[in-house]
Amino acid sequence: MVRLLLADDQELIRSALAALLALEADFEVVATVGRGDEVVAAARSHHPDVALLDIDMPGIDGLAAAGVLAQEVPGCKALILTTFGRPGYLRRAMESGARGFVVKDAPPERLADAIRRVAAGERVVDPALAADTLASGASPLTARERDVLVAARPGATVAEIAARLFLTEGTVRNYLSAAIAKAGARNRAEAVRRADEQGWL
Amino acid sequence: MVRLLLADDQELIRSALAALLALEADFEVVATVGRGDEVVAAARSHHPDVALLDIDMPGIDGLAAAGVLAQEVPGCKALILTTFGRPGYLRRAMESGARGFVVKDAPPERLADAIRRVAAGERVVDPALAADTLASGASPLTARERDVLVAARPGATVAEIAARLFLTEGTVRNYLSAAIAKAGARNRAEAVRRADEQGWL
DNA sequence: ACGCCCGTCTGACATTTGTCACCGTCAGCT
DNA sequence: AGCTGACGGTGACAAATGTCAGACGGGCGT
Repeated sequence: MVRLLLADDQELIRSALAALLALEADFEVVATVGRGDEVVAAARSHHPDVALLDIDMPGIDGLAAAGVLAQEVPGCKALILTTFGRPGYLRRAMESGARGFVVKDAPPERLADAIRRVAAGERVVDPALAADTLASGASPLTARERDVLVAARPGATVAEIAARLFLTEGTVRNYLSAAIAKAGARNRAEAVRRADEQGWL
Repeated sequence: MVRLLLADDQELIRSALAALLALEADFEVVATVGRGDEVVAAARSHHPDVALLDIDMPGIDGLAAAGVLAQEVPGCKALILTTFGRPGYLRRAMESGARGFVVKDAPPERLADAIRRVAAGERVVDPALAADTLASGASPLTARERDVLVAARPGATVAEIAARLFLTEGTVRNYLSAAIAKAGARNRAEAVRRADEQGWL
């Protein structure tokens, strides 16, 4: 019997996944949470074998939760379950100690299979996504370039970014320029989009 | 017994929702599809009472599918089920003939309740979202302004937008300027984000 | 200890973008 | 007929954005 923890911010999806997984005779959902920062506490009290973590969650995201989980509750293996199969996400997931990575448009048997493998100690990733990730390499952005892109994301002006990061406008422009070049884009908006799609932010 | 059609592009979510709804004794899932342009055909062959439609789908989106469904298969009532409760989405949903609107972070009982009400001929919307929608009013953008914003979305330059829409650069700048003003933004990127959040695009 | 690369930071310069005033056409409304 | 508003366009100007050369300091190899 595999004991499961479900973490997803959308209550309907959480319940629906619980219903789906309950159809498998060897699965038991022992806890469900809607925030990343509730994962560890729930894992401590209910002793799940596998934690199914969505990435998009309030509090801390699923990738960060996987990292904390690996440190604090090593008996519980993290399996990332997400909408977007972005190379950077998979990379960060594996680096932070997750044991598997499944995208939400996979067929349900694949999820069940992944859970059983992870519970048995294996690591599980979509081969196609793994290939993409290896091919695309790690993020080429420096820490500062990443900061500036993140701050630019909502459509902020250079002055606003500079104020938020305590930098000169000239410096901000320079980082943006570097980030634009590295993303292969021709302006700020495209750079933000590209970096986001790669999971670099 | 309420006969249901499920349309969502993510297979795992589709299966999970089917499992969840199957728990209710008076529901029967008679068909599931992963593309908007398969909805009508499935509705014709399986005669569902209610069609649960996600908005984000390949082919045509759920809102357009609801419109076609209302025309072609009037016996099947459309219920929009989506991640984002954007005012413009709700407005378009109701205008295109959908009978209900539920967001994906609602509790599962609310979905079941909504389905039963829609099946019974009622209209169902989240009161808070309905208030937002009425307060925000319809989109202030003209058709052309909307086109230009959509073309600008991926981070295109003025020249690229002009080429795609067969317009002069000056004209594109004029429309962008007007759209920026109407969105209450201070640059293109922010205008795109704002308009997107409102469901104007 | 020495150069060397890399990341951080900055100001100067060219280009792009956003704003404004204005012209003409067309369709719908009164 | 006259008015209004959407559409397409031009030209000019100010402001924001993107590019470049370069300064400074920390780590790394030899």
